Amino acid sequence: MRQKPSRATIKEVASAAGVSTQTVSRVINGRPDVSPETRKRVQEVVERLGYQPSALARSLIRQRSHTLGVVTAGLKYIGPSRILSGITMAAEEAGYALLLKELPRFEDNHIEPIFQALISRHVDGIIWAVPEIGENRNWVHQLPVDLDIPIVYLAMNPQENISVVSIDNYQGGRMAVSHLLEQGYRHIGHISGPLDWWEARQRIAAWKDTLKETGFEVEDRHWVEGNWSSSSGASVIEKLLEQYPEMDAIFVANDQMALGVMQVAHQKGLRIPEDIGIVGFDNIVESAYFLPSLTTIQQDQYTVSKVAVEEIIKIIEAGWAGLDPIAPRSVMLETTLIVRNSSLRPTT
Amino acid sequence: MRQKPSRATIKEVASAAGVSTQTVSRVINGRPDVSPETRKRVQEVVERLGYQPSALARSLIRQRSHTLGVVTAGLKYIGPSRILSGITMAAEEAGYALLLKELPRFEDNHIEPIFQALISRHVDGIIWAVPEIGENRNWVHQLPVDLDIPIVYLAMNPQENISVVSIDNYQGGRMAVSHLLEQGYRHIGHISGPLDWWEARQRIAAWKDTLKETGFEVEDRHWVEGNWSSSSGASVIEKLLEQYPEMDAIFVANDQMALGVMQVAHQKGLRIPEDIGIVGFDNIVESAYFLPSLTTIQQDQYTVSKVAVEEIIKIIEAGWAGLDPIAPRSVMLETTLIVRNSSLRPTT
DNA sequence: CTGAAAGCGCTAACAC
DNA sequence: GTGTTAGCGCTTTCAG
Repeated sequence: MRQKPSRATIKEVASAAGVSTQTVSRVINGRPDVSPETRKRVQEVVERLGYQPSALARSLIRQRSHTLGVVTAGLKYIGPSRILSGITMAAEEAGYALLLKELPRFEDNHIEPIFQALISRHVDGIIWAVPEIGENRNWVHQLPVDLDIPIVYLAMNPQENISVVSIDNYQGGRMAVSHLLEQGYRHIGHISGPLDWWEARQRIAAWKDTLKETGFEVEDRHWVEGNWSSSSGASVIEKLLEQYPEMDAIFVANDQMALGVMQVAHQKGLRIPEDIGIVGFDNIVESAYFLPSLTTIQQDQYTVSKVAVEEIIKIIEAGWAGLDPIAPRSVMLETTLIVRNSSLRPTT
Repeated sequence: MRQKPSRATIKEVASAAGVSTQTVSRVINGRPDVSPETRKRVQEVVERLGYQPSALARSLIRQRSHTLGVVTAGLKYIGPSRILSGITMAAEEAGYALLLKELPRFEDNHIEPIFQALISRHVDGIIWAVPEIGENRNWVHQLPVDLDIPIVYLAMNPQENISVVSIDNYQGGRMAVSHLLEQGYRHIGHISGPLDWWEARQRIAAWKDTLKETGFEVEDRHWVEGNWSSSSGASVIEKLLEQYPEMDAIFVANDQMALGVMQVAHQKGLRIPEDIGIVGFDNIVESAYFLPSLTTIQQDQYTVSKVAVEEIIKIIEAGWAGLDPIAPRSVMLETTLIVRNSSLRPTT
């Protein structure tokens, strides 16, 4: 027992208005070649019946769905969800719908079913918003060549022949360390994110390079690896303080770990920024309310998302218009230094 | 110049296998009435061509898309994105795709285009995951009756004839206040969320009721209204301390405001939990690393999402199977008290 | 067991 | 200007 169809069809509108479906089609698509009276009559029927054309049927015939596939992971973390939010806003504005897939784990490499699900629903393009971790990009150049649907990748190392949009983590890291140096700190340690993350590797590289270029030695005992969480920050800082006792400042690879660090510092009676300066990364909302407020590197995820959506739509619509295909390119976006109290070394 | 179709069609598979499209259809749908040899031959061709049936075409003919519409708002905040994450996991498990819409603002009442977009794409059901705020639910009972597509609402006040899944904020609030009372605090203030939020009203009602039932007076000067942010917590606590000087504990309506409160308390030299006990709400990840760690009420957004997805699928599939329609019902989920240091009053 | 015909809701191409 | 025919990719009758 199937319930009655929820929506009016073009056929019903046509017969109610006493015209052919073709004419209805012309009216709802705003084509010029309909007489004003007919148009009016049809529009009234459309209104009265609450007729809504089926995007599905249109997608089938036009071979174009006006839908983007978005693949994400770790939505329960603030970074990925901010990115996603930026994507929804930009897609809405561009008139595209979004089909969402979330990988169960960041490092998930079981991507075929994801692509299949997206492709079987005829998405016009895919935004791969999963950060590059470990081997989770190995497949990028092994995608079937006949998969001629554009993909834009977020948060990964730029590569030939693919489209990438990323925050410039290296530039951000350099800013963080330079700022600490300018404040007069001379023994700057680092707490990195998990080093299988590309972003974490960029940040630690920036720390190393900046120190070396300024003439400082960088030893292995000067840094430790965390896992992005506050708790890891709290536990690894203990080790770092022990193995690098002369340390007077730390560049911490994200704000959450910095929070853990600050907790331990308080417990140990270390004053921030007097005894130890701290700079984080991300500029999460709470960081302005840490004790003391945290100096950090702001990455603007909204811009990343906006650029990614605009990029993929440009590629899609160029293909559709039969223009020359847009060449894949990488876009790196700059970060901003937000100076707060945790790094303002009192001038002695 | 249209590029060649990216995917093989059933027709191509059929002619390559030397059978009718019908037979291919039977094979890919696992129907029994195909001879083993034919089946094998078809499967090989399917494999070789990488054939993937079009979910779009299927949706059209079956009048069933296996797609859920999800409407959310404020994805950049942690609550909504955790909810969404739970929905993606549950939907994936159930074999449903997700079409995502994010309202630009929580209080957005411009919902027609949202429904139109989802309906035109033939979603089988809608999960309305926007919290109830101000007038943003006025339309619930005015939806066109012929919109016979199931909707499950999250985070709203239970109402007749609609399906709702919510955390029991009232029960959570009662637990928070009872805990403070048990700890021996006797002058318990409250910092509420914005009172146009249903969830905030539930929490403040729980605070009032619990105190009154225990025989305490509740005066207007005993509470102030925040806006969920750490900064608002920091600013309203000043006012509250002034107008309620004998206050020895606070139930703060979320963890982020509690963070702001703690910052100010430190500055004023108030010891937590000795001079003032604090209980938050939400159990955000960071709250375990506040100084001191924050006692709070945990709401399990994953369960909410899971229940909501299961509920809507039950409704959808009952309708599809021609069973009696499932009656709309409300589900309220209990919270858990997480005791940490901010509320552990030293026994004198 | 298999195929032919019809059609889901819509639009492109052509007639009139 | 408007209607007719055909068909997007698939599945559901119904013959055989």
